[in-house]
Amino acid sequence: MRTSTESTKKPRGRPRSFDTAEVLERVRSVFMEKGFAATSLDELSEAAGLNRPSLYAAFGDKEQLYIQALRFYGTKSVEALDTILASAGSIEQRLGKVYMAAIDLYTAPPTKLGCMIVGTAAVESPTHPKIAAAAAELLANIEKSLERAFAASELPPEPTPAARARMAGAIMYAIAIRARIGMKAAELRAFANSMVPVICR
Amino acid sequence: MRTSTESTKKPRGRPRSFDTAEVLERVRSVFMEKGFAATSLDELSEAAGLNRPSLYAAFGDKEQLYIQALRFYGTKSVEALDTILASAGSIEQRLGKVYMAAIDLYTAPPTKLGCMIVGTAAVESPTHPKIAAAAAELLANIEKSLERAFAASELPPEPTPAARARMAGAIMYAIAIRARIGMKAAELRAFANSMVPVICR
DNA sequence: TTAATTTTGTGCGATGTAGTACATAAATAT
DNA sequence: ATATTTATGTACTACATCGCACAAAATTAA
Repeated sequence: MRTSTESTKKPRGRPRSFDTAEVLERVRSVFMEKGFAATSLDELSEAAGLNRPSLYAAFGDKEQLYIQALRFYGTKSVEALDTILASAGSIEQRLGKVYMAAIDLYTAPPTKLGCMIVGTAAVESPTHPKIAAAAAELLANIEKSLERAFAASELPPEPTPAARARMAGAIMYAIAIRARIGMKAAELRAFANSMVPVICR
Repeated sequence: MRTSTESTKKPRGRPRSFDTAEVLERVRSVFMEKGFAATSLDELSEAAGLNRPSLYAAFGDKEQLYIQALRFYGTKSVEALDTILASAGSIEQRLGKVYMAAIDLYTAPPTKLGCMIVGTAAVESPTHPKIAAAAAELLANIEKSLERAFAASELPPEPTPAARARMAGAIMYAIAIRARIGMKAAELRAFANSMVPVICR
């Protein structure tokens, strides 16, 4: 019997010397600091520990590589979001935990880089439609996750879960922007805490 | 009698063939579409109608030119904001007008470019501290303008005008991000309209 | 009219960058 | 063992870009 599970297949030629997830993680880190346009393939190659031809063979050109790193980041973010929203506590408490986790991430030393989607994908959107599409899809997934949580909560039906999700998302994006521009974590936390009861009214 | 008004002084050498404000406006347009890093001096030079040496002589290097265009844009934006907030009507009505005007600007054809600060300055902030400082200052001015309007309104003292201003600013930044990523103007307007009463509660 | 001053425009050199060709290495299939 | 397949690494080409040098042009001062 022949199953199509990939993990048991032994590929034919020379095995890869790198782990895809780790490369995407390192690449993401460079893209997040400098943005898509300002990052050179030499920098990516050095950070990944692969040389350029290997990067090309494995991930395609710079735009494709960026989109894969973006999706990698976005998918992990939505998973983390789902996890926190599925934990115990009131919806206010869980939304507060989401914001605190996001702020920790956005303001992590040494440099406060905010969120990859808001902070780097948005710039390229007018000139790179594929990046715009990926970014829009990821933001939609984030808001769907929030919407599920609001729908499952005991909050009044108005505003609708979708409206609350848009609002909660907007606050998150604003936090990401302000973090990248340099606002202190304490200020961001105060702002987020003040917004939670407004969203969950 | 010798006044120090600049407008009457006749400069010594060959007169400039361009208007500073117009050059900054054209340069801003290119920067807004492509972002700081992806814009070349050749493109700026062509858009401005000046050649590179003239650009350098008048505005300095690319970063200085960008910051001047950013300040030009930011100052005009705050003025426009003040004008709308000083018009007649309730604070709800005026804030609604602010958002509608912003959305018109952010989604103007042919390409929806959002806001220059949120859409292009934020990316460069980690690598260009001067851009970060200028962006932070401009966002602070926007929120000060909003805060003045809330302070002068008849709204309840809680939340404070400063808190309302942070909230109103956050919604504006989220709109700018979503516009640049491609959200339709109608959806943005619906979102903004739903947020006005929440901010002005 | 001549000198001084500032802007303009052509063009150049040094550097960075993207993408690829080609030879080598490491694994599996037969 | 030998062939086949896939990955790696060096090196190269073509091109874009930045920043500036230098001469020509346009204006005011004397």
